[in-house]
Order: sequence, then C-alpha cells, then structure tokens
Amino acid sequence: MQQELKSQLTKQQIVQEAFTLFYEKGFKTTSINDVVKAAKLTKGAFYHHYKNKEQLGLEVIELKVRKRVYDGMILPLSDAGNPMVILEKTFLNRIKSFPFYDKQNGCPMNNFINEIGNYETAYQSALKHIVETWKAALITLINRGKNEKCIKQNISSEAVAVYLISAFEGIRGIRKLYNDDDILNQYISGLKLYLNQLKA
Amino acid sequence: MQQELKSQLTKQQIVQEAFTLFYEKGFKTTSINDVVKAAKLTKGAFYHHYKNKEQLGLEVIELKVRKRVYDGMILPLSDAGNPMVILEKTFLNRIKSFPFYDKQNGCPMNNFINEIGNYETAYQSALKHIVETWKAALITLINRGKNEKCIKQNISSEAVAVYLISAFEGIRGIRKLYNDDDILNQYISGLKLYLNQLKA
DNA sequence: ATAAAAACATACTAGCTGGTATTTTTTATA
DNA sequence: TATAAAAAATACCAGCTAGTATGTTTTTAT
Repeated sequence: MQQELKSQLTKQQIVQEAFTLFYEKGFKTTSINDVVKAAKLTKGAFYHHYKNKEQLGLEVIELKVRKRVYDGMILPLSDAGNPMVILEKTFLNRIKSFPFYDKQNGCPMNNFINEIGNYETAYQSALKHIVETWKAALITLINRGKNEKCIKQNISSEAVAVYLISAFEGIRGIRKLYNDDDILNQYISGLKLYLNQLKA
Repeated sequence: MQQELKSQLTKQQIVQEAFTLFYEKGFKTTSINDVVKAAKLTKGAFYHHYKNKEQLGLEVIELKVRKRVYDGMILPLSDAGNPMVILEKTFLNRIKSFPFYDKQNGCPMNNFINEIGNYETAYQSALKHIVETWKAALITLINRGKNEKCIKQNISSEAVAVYLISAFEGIRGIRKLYNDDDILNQYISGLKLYLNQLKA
C-alpha cells in the first residue's frame, strides 16, 4: 500500500508542477524536462507514470483546471439566497480576488482553449466538458431566479449564461496585455450593467 | 527599383504564410522552417529580411492581425446611420460571416493574446494597441448614440465597449471547442439582449 | 530471506529548433 | 560590360525536443 501512495504522490507532484508551468509558460513551450526538473524527478520517473505529454496535459486539465473553475465559478452558484446576488457575487468576487500573478497569466482554462483548443479532440472535449458544466450551473441558477421572480421571465437562460462566460473568459485574456486594472474595472461596470437588466 | 519591389514582395509572402501558419498552428509551434517552406523560400532568404522570429511575429501582428480586426470590427463602426443599428450589424454580421475555418481556429488576435500575451512587452503593446483602437472606436460610436438620443445617457461608454469586446473575444475562443454553432447562436442571443438594454 | 515487481535514475537517440557563416545568383549603377 | 550590393541558397551548428532502452533502488509478497 505504501507503493501506491508513493506513486500517487509522485503523480500529484508532477501534475502540480506541470499545471504551474503550463499556466506561466504555456503548454507547448513547457518541456517534459522542465516539468521533471520542477518536480525534482527524472524523465524515467515521468514516463513510468505517463504514456506521453498529451496524457499529462489531459490530466492537468481534468485535475487542476477543472477544479479551479469548479471551486471558483461553479460551486458558489449553488449557494442558497437570491440568485441575482449570487450571480453578482460569484463573478465580482472572483475577479476582485485575483492576485497580480493570476491577472498577468490569465485564465488557465482560457489559455488552454486558445492554445490547443483546435488541436486535438481529446483536449477539446476535456475543456468543453468544463465549459458545459459551468454553463449548466449558470442556467440552473438563472432558472431558479425566474421561478423566484427576481429574474425576468422573457430572457433565454442559455443566452445569458453563454454571454456571461464569454465576457469573463475574454477579459481574462485581454487583461494580460495591461499593467493596471483599469480594463478590469471597466469590465466590472459592464458586467453590473448586464446583470441589472436581468432583474425582474 | 525592381530590387526593392522584389524585397517587398518576398516579405509580404513571408508575412502572409506566417500569419496563416500562426493562425492554424499557433505562434510557438510554427517554426521558421515551416514558414519558409510555405513561402517557397529558404532560411537564408528569411534571415536576410528579418532579424529573428520575434520580429516576424510583431510584423504579422502589425500588418495582418491589426488589419483584420480593423477591417472587420473597427472600420464599420464609423459608418453613417443609427449607432445602435451599426453596433448590432457590426458584431452580428462579423460572427455570422465566419467560415468554418475561422470558427475552428478562433480569433487570430485572441489566439496571440492568450498564447504570448504574458510573454514579452513588445507583443503586449502591439496587441494592446489593437484592442485600444477598437475600444476607442466603440466609445466614439456609443457617445454619438448618446448625443443622438438613441443610447441611454446614464451608462458608461467605456464599460459597454470593454464588455462587448470581452464577450466577442471570449466566444471566439470557446467556439473552437464545439463542432456546431449552437454556442455561437446563444452568444448572439445574449449579445442582442445586452444591446437592447442600451437603447434610450 | 528472497524473488518479483514497481518506482525511479541514467544514458541515449533521431529529429527538430532558432540562428549563423558562407556561397551563389540577381539586380543596380558606373 | 565590369563591379558593387542586395537577394537568396546552401550548409552548418549547438541546444533542445519527446520519447526509449537499460540500468538501479525501493517496496511488496511469499
């Protein structure tokens, strides 16, 4: 049993270091050597646990990227309370809580999408799955808001969900280009405006 | 004079082929060999015209990416007519006019932003310049709409401009993950909703 | 205690990377 | 038409790439 624990621990470390490097440098520019160096391991160890670089990429998406989006943007949506307040809080809190590091490097998911989103179907479906889960959670919340009569009935929940996600991911990329938060604050104003119109 | 013409023609061809390859495969994954092969030239020719790969990247952004955004999204904004109609038409026409190739590969600018936006300041400022020009043109149009009383006075033109750009760039990335246009149509619904609230 | 298997390390490969040095070809000018 | 300069081609390099083959060490099971 000690062996399996050790194996899991090693894989965890590889995935962790890989995520960080992919986030900072990009997937394609990060070599397996970079990863094993950061994880204080050797290539032999890596290829004992992973078939190839693609598998590592997929596992990073499944375990790290997915969890990040889930914890930050999806889970808070199922909180109790006024759906409009939850919607506002989730998006605004997330944006406002980002440290400089995260602002500079953008959204890990969006980085993957734009770097390898048109690369291979395996990556596509892994990333699509995260987006779809996010979208579904938003739709559920918006529908609840409609039922509880705090969100207008005559709007498409799907459309709102997709537009919210698009703008969020878009600004996460654009923010990389700037050195200050002006553009982020303008996004926040735009978001508030968008959310206000949804109120019943 | 024939010499300079030849030189310019060669550079044009290099930039053209480089743009296509960067768009399809990404900047970092495209090698100089790939570029000269596509341009039916040799490495010697390339390095006679360009100092290094970075300079090629910058020239592709300046000449190709910039022009693309300018022609498709910025120039139409200065048309005469109702600002709200222009806003709607520009965004919707653009989205609807994309062939499969463009839907699959996303927005060249957004690809660059997310692939090398946190890489070097030279890239950052080149890309930022495009975004700023786009943003400024949108603000001008929205302000005109306010003056002509077809757009609400009490909204921030900057905020709307940034939110529009963010959502557009965001969906261009997300669309890569899908095989059909459902997500694009949902974005369009969300966009229409957003634009409708701006009307005075 | 020992054999097998898992975990990890070392050493290596073929092919590609950006970039350079040098030569050949084309063009401009006198 | 000779000569200089620009344009382009050829041949090369050191360093890196994903991945492999083959060792050594550690853990597990008997």
